[in-house]
Amino acid sequence: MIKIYLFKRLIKIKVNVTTVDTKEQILDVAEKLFAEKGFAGTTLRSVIREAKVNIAAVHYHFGSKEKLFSAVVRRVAKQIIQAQQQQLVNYENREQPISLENILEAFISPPLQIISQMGETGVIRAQFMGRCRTEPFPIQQLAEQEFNESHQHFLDLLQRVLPNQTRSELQWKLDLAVAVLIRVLTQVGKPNTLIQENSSEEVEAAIKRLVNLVAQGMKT
Amino acid sequence: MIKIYLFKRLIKIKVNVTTVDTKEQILDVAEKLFAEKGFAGTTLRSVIREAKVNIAAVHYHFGSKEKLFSAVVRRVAKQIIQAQQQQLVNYENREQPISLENILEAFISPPLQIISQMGETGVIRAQFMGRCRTEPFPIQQLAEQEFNESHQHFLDLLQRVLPNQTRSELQWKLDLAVAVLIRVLTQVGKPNTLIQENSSEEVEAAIKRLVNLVAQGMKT
DNA sequence: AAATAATTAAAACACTTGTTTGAATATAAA
DNA sequence: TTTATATTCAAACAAGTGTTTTAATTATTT
Repeated sequence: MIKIYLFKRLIKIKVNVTTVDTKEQILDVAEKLFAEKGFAGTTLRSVIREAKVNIAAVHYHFGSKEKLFSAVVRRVAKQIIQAQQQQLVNYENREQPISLENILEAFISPPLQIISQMGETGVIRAQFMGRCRTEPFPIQQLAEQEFNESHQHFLDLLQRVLPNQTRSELQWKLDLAVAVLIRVLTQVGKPNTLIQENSSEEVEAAIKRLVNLVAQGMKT
Repeated sequence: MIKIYLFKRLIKIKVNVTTVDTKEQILDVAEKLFAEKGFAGTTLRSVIREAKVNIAAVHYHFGSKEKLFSAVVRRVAKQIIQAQQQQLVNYENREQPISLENILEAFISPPLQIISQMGETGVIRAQFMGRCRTEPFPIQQLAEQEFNESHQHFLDLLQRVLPNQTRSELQWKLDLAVAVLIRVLTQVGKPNTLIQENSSEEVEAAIKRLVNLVAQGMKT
């Protein structure tokens, strides 16, 4: 909030809503630090130091450290799931029926595309998603339930194109696919990994490879 | 240490060497808690409480929390790598040349077999290995370097049977294979996963499936 | 049996943790 | 402008952190 006073508080110009700024600032820094250090390894004081807000702001806006984590997860999940559903809609609006590869691409490409679209923030987001999956109980659960509904939807679609496989079989196969996806995400930018530089070409190539790789594994 | 005194300390019978017991006790409990809660989420006081030893014993025997973690990693790595090398030797002592599937089985089966061989301890060990891979820096590094030599050895072997692929390509493929393996390990016993009950039949079946799955991915 | 070394124990150290409080300040509504 | 609400702030709270110290105990060697 920036204010300009003329002749003793005559004019007030609201440039930014302070509240939203504080909340978003906390969310941004929390996402980065949770991604880097994990939930237990991140201290609220390191968050507020980097976000340049008061320590009480965290509890005022979110309630607790755990609820702050949940809030970060929700923001990330919303973005990913929305993009995944959009892709599915695109496929369903065509003539030909949706294929296994189509489903997997709708599942895999959004989190990967975020990386090239959001730049450095995207890499952080990718790492945060990886962390979510490997956090000890009960933190991991907070993340899982946020993705669960969309997850079940994808399982339903897979079931339709692979009717000979049991639900349980599809479940652990999708779970392993996620493990691969997450690993790719968390390794972005490191040497000798699938995505070594953050360019859209390399991301698109990686999507193609991953979709084919996972599709092959799913069929077997 | 149990002692029996007759006529005022005439006889002393040493039943167990206390030192080794304390050290192993700490290592066992530490492995379990690190596996469950991660490095940052595990407190030394929770370790010594469950191990029923004094807090100073940790620093006396290991030096620090980080060195305790390293000691656990070393114990696990030693067991896994030794079993992997043994399998490789078995294959190399035959007439026919070693195949891609042979290499992958030597790599994949030891950590999985530990589960059915060691029972509940094996499951803990599997989860600990999973944790190692996902720990934030610099903890993850402690684990990585312990497996690095063996890892490079396997890469050399893979290079020989897949000469058309670059080292970098093989590297990220093996890395993704490890991601899958680790996921299977950490999910052991949970519903709708590859290994739902801790039996040798199911483990052997899982090894076959995983070897084929990974081999397919490697060739592509 | 005495002397030396290894191990265990209780207590304290200095510091960090998430969370709460109550007053001060800023914003919005009347 | 006054009143009511929302937000920020500094300070404190109680509990927990890894680590160190020093003394007591136990084991080994001479």
